[in-house]
Amino acid sequence: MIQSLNEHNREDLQEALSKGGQKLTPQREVVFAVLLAQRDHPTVDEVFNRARESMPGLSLATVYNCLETFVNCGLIRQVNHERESTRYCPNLSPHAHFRDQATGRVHDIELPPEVIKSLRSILPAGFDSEIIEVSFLGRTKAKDPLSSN
Amino acid sequence: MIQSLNEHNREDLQEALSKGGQKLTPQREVVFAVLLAQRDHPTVDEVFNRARESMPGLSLATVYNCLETFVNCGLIRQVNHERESTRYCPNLSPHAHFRDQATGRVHDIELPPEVIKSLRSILPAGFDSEIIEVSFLGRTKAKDPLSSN
DNA sequence: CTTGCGGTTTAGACTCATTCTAACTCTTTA
DNA sequence: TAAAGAGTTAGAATGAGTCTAAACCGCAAG
Repeated sequence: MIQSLNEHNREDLQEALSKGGQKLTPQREVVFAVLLAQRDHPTVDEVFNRARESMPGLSLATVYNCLETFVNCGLIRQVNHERESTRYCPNLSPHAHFRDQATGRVHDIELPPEVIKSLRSILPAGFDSEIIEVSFLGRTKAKDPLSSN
Repeated sequence: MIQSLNEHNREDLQEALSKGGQKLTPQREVVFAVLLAQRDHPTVDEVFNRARESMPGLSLATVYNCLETFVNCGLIRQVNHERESTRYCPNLSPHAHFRDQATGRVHDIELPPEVIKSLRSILPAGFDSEIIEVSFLGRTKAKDPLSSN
């Protein structure tokens, strides 16, 4: 239930943070560990509650700060759906999101390069975009709700 | 600056509303006219301010109500970017949105059927989606910021 | 040591888009 | 004319997120 970072992940975190001029702190470690442990696109509140299991004094403001820092360092991505609470995911490979209307759960859908290319191709001349967001809204018939990726 | 619906648009509105079991009211007419007059993806507040020019007593709550009604009747679409205020657009053809990072302006980008098909094709078996949202974040070099479509 | 400094964390106040509530109005039906 | 029902209204309430100011911490200079 409560977990800490393994050596490998701690080093990744350490490196990404220092590239962004930020330090590795106990709070950041715990928050990052929470994100890696359960990749179900948690909200800030969910991260906060999970993280407090291993660090009871942690404050909500710090969770907001940590997550913002991670986003700035390119460690995680924000996921928004309409105006619901922002969710976070540590999956950095190019992917779309599928939101299950029945459960609210978010699944990652791999975005192959050729699909990205075809999306880029619809932009008129003079439009330059680095960030493309694709999200599906629908239902899933999957029997086992295993991974939330 | 202030405008009302022409016969054709009033009929469209009338019909869509009654299909959804809703009535045509003066407030709804004004709000809809505002959306058609300037297709720049206004926020609720912007719609509110524009609409009050022709109907000073109009309340913000009513603007929220009208826009929700229009969305439910399929007359307009909501456009969200991260957690910024919701914007609205009366363009119902399949299109993506391009948000200019410099100006915050939102442009519609036509989504050809084959691109939609290629997007649909990346969904694993068991995933069914009717609604696909595509948004680009970037910059535009356009000299004349004419239409905001 | 111990002092000072910059970055980090903290609690709580604050903001602001949106939603809710309850009263009021208007139109239609009885 | 009354009753019912939809729509509108102002203002209160909500809630995610941001801001602020104080406390904290690790570390380098004295």
